Amino acid sequence: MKNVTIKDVAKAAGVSPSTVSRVISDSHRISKETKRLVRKTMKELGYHHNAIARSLVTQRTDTIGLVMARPTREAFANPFFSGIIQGIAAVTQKKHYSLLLSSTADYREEQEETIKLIRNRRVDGVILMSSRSNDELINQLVQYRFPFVLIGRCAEQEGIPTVNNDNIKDTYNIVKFLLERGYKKIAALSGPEEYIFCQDRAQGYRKALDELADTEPLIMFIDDFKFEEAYQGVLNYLKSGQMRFDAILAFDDMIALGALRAIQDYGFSVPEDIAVVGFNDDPMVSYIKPALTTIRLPIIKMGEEAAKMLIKILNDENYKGEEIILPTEMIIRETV
Amino acid sequence: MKNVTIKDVAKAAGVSPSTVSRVISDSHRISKETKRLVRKTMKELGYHHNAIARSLVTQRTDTIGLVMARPTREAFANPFFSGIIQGIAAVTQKKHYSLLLSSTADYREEQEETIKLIRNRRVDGVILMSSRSNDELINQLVQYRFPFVLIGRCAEQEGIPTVNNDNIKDTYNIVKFLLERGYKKIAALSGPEEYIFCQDRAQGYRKALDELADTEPLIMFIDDFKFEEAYQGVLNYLKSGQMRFDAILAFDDMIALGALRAIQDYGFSVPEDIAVVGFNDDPMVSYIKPALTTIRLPIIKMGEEAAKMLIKILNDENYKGEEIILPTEMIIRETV
DNA sequence: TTGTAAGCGTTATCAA
DNA sequence: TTGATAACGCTTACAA
Repeated sequence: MKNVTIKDVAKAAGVSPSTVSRVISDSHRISKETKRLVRKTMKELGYHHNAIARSLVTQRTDTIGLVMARPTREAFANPFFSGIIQGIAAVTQKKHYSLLLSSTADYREEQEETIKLIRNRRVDGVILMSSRSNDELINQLVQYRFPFVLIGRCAEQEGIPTVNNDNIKDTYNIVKFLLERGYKKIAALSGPEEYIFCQDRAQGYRKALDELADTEPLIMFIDDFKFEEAYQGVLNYLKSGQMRFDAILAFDDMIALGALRAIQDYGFSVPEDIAVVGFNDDPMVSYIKPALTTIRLPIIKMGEEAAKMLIKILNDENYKGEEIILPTEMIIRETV
Repeated sequence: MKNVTIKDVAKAAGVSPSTVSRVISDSHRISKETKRLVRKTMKELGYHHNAIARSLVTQRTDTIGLVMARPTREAFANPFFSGIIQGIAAVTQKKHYSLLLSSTADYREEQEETIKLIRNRRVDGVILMSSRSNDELINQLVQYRFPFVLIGRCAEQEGIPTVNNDNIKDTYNIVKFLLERGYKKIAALSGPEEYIFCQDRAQGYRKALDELADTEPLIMFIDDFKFEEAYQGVLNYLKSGQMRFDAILAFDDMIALGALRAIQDYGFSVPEDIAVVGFNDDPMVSYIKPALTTIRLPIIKMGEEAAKMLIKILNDENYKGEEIILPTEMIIRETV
């Protein structure tokens, strides 16, 4: 199967290549007749345009890149990432863009990969999912004036195109809710502090306690968003008897589940003795028993908005992006 | 920031463009000195190769496409897909390939999108995840001699490059195991019959009952791999009292969970009254109570193998692909 | 070991 | 309304 090119079509139809090209782009200054003829010939010959050749001259790929700065294993274990991809994929599909996926083993690679994608002209813009601060990468992108959108928050700079939820406020609100429900001593269970959303949630937690209660904040950090880590951490904490709490706010569903199990295994019951709250609203957590109370993030929508924003930046000279903050929802189930 | 091209480097280094090109491909018939000079100049000027231009002449994109023939919503709700993507992404990353993701709303589109990806020369090969039979697409790919690998099984043709598990055997084995454990009346809970893996699992189930027991097969079909569907289906079944069973084998974890809950809500206990078994081993199912017994598929590995096979097909003239069948594992937990 | 020149399949500019 | 012709940035014979 040889490739049918625009020249082949031109020759067969007895017109010039540029005419064929114009027919493809449906130029209005071409006669109906010629159009019909050329289209017929294209069909007969089985012509399909070559995206690569077109990109070379138009200087655009109609492709956006998604770079995920986590080891794939970690990245995909958490449904957050599939949700984001789902949202992005739906929009790119609809807007006739392609999606190039790039997951890097670590940090360093994130930067390299992103820059490579850009400099090699494979994509017109990128969506970043680095939840830690990677200021240098952002700086470079800004400096190159390369179109990008960040999912999450950029710690160091203002005015970066982002899609995020208001972690500080959201956490504040759930703590407030717990206090109103009568919980006196609320602990927090956080992932690694280097994640910006962990910092933000911790801040909202502290703020709420500071303003609305008179208890000292108690934040447990664990090394990874894993069930086992959370389980061990919370269990050790309970065993040490060092401090008491009647509610625990986990910064992620998976570790909320670990905490839940630790509490139960220690002999307490949820929510009678200790309440548990998570973050994300992974589909699965509504099916466990007791069903998890959690903050639902509009994950898919975050992906959609990021893709929409990037595509708009790409096509609208005057649009430079914005900071979109999406609302979340408290899903009260059985663990409170 | 203007693009630095090979010509700019050539001019600055005082050599010809082809020399620069040769340095880039590290040709061995170029002097050490020239190489050093050219590399230095590239660095100084900040040269990066243009992948598009290179592709146009080499006729390869070093990109593979992943086409998912499900509505994105459905596709991503099931961790199966993220696992597959994870596996593929890891391999493409390592082998310096790019991954182009394309999720289509339905069937028809799957075919169109795949063909477009190919004819437009955006990718060198594709990985298909259509779990229903889409014979026409396969036929076209074969006819075009276009490199592809199928994850799943092709119902109609032999000799198609695939990665899969042996669903018939795997189901046979778990049914056998249940019978040996003393369960007398084992029901099956299947998704839509159009999915080939459902057909295969049903066949393994029937075969086992036929050879090892003297009970009639009892297969419940539901319209979708959703918790609610399974929940309602099983609950209705139990209420109708039409037929009894002491074990239920679900062809997916999510619907196993639905069945589990239905059984419990009806007032039976698991596994004392009825055993429940799932398929996949979604990370979450080990954390519910009672922890789900399930068949673990090597999902990530399936993605990896598919990517490896495709890349091998792409680079080895003599290799046409094969049918890889990966082993599964029974994970016995608390629901049996 | 290096340079010249053709060509990959398009689109875009300028004439006609 | 159409056709030449020149890019786009690279690789690769073929020469030197």
